[in-house]
Amino acid sequence: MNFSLTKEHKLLNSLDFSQVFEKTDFKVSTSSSLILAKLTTNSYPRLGLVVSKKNVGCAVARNRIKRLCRESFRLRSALLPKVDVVILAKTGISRLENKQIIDMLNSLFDQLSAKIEHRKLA
RNA sequence: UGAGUCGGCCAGACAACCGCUGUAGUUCAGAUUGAGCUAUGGAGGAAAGUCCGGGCUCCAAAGAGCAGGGUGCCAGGUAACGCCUGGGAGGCGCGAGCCUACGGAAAGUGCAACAGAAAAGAAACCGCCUGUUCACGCUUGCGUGAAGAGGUAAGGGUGAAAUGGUGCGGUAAGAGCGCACCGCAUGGGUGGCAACAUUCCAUGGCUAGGUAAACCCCACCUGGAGCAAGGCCAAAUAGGGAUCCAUUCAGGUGUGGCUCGCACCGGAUCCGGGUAGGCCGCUUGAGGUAUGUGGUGACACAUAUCCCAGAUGAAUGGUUGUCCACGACAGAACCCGGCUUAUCGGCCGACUCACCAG
RNA sequence: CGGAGUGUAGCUCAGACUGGUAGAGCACUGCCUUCGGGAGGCAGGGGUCAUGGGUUCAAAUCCCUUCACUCCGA
Repeated sequence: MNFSLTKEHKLLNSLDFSQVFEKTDFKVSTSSSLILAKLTTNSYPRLGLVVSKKNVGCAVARNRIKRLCRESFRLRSALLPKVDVVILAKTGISRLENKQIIDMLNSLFDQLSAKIEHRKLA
């Protein structure tokens, strides 16, 4: 199994991001984060992060959240369907511990996979 | 031992597994490059605030003047500074030490609410004192009261601030009016590169109150923007761009607020121009470490040695285990030198005070 | 990352350059007016002038520090 995460697996320019924002196929969220997803024709899923200075003021916390999101995505990317994913951080996320954030992201990815499976069956 | 002052250093450690990124080597594909393997590097003392200074880039060369801005005891250090070091003055502390925008108010202008008589080349409100006039009392030349004239800054009261202090003399009452001591100012001498000091000498009787983080004066410094600077390759789209030659006036355009100055406008030759995107700028530097020399010190010089982040939707992480002092503030974005602010604790050195013992 | 600017009553803003009283409109409270409400009139309450220092006799205002917020520049 391949756990690597290179530039191919990231959204690299504003065109990629705006496509996900304008043509969102699926949405899952909690009180401290929101995940948008769009089906693609690539053979692998791709990740984009939006962690603004307004929602997370401290730069150390902002880096921590992005690292945790990338790590969680890296460990699950083989299990995910072929989608472009954008994770948006909300205000309360900087108060959570690392373990809580990882648990939250895992459950969100599970919900997303379940929704996509349900859509395919229907 | 306790309390304290100053300076310096560290910023959890180790291991396993899974990842990210730069460089070098190598293999395979490929010929713009991509993938794998190996080796090796990968956030800070403040990376922060952006408060100063410089490098670098563009504005023709960064030139002149004005305006504007900054600094402000003296000397030195430095690429430079509003920083640092040493010294002076003033203030705080028993002390080690610490703090200070610390030039000029006898160049000029302005300001000082309220209160107070008066707020700046002084002033008479109460008070004190001396004459004059009037009234009253009588002890018949004195007392009291009123009016008006003059002297007086000792006392009261106001205020943040009221024009040397204490004592003696002096006077109608007073006053640097005079004297002694203290303070102050000016000139000279002496010490010091200087700021400044002065138990030295002379002079002045005190004139010159506060505010310059009010305008201002003096001395020194200062062109403007900023790596999203700027340069190169180049889809889309749109009509000019580069080089060479010539050059008078006016006008216009081109950068900072203005003026001067400077460049361009004409002709000839040649073709690409430049938004998305990519590349360069991008890390070898006023560099680090060690030793020696000079200097009180900041620092400088010499020799040896080392290469120590360079991302770009943006890397330096996650999980588990062990140990301890149980981990604060916090994340590079062109690069340096400072300042300021945030901060868990720990270690080392020098010194001061108090107590005890010797 | 770089560059500008703003914090004053519950809200929107004056006052700051040139230092001495903190003001205006809307909102709020009470009274008058009306059968009652609205409108109108009269009176009143409400301010760490974002924070901490400094200059000054005296600071919203002058100077420095810190903290928020807003707007520009691929």
